[in-house]
Amino acid sequence: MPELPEVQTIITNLLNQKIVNHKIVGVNFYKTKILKNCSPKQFVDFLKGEKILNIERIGKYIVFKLSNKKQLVVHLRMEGKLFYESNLKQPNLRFLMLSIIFNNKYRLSYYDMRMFGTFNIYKNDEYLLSKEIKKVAIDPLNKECTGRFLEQKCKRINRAIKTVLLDQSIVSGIGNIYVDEILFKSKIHPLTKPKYLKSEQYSLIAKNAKLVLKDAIKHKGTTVASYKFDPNHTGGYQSLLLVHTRAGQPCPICKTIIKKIKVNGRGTYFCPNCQKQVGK
DNA sequence: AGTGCGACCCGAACGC
DNA sequence: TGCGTTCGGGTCGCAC
Repeated sequence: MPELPEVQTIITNLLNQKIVNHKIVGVNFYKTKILKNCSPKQFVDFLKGEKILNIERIGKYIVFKLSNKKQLVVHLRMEGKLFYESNLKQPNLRFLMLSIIFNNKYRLSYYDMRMFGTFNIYKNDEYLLSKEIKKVAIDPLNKECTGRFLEQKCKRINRAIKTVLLDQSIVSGIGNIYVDEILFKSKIHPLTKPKYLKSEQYSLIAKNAKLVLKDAIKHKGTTVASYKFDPNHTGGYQSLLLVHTRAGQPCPICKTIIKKIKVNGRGTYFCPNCQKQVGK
């Protein structure tokens, strides 16, 4: 699912396809459920005549920086896909929710099987004050995200460490796939309470979070189930996953069988031998 | 305030 | 084969 590496891959891919600096001439709507803070008419009026100047990432949010200081903030949730494609091509109407049409015969189409994604529009820099963006913490690629930073933020929280790392207001960008990988590499049981973790373990989490996410970006993310960043390409990280989706297979370190449990309702994979739980 | 959990949504995977 | 059921996943909002 789109976590930080997938979102970054999508942004890089759109920029590489030269999506910037084309005038928006209209929007085709197929389903409008994803528009959260405006009507379809307001959405078109807002975009028409503007250009995308740049695309940035805040946690898992995609921020389209438009002309006239406008922003379009998109969250893909689980299944959202953004494809920049020729407007001469017939769109696949299955799962298509809207297309933003440019004056160069290209369009930016949003596909979403689950219809969970969100689109919000903002004038000036008010998006930074919006409820959605305001709560997003720094992400692990930020050099300020150190073991000490994580320890300070986490140590008083009485939840499983996995749940804490998935909380976007503590640290952003990590989702259910990479959190399992980060905890495996750090040899920490996902149910461990933060108060039982030593400073060195927080440093390990910080180090491995950077490692895993950077490596995943390098491989253009993970393609699980239906997730693709581009209709013609798939991410390559799925073959590098050490524990996630590998229940029943031997641990790559010690050969113990990988176990699957639920942590706060989330499917969770770990090695019972490498990741022993301390405290309870 | 902190925490847990259902809701949102529906295709895919699973079970009978 | 075909039907019905369950699952999943990011985030919000409600209940405790």
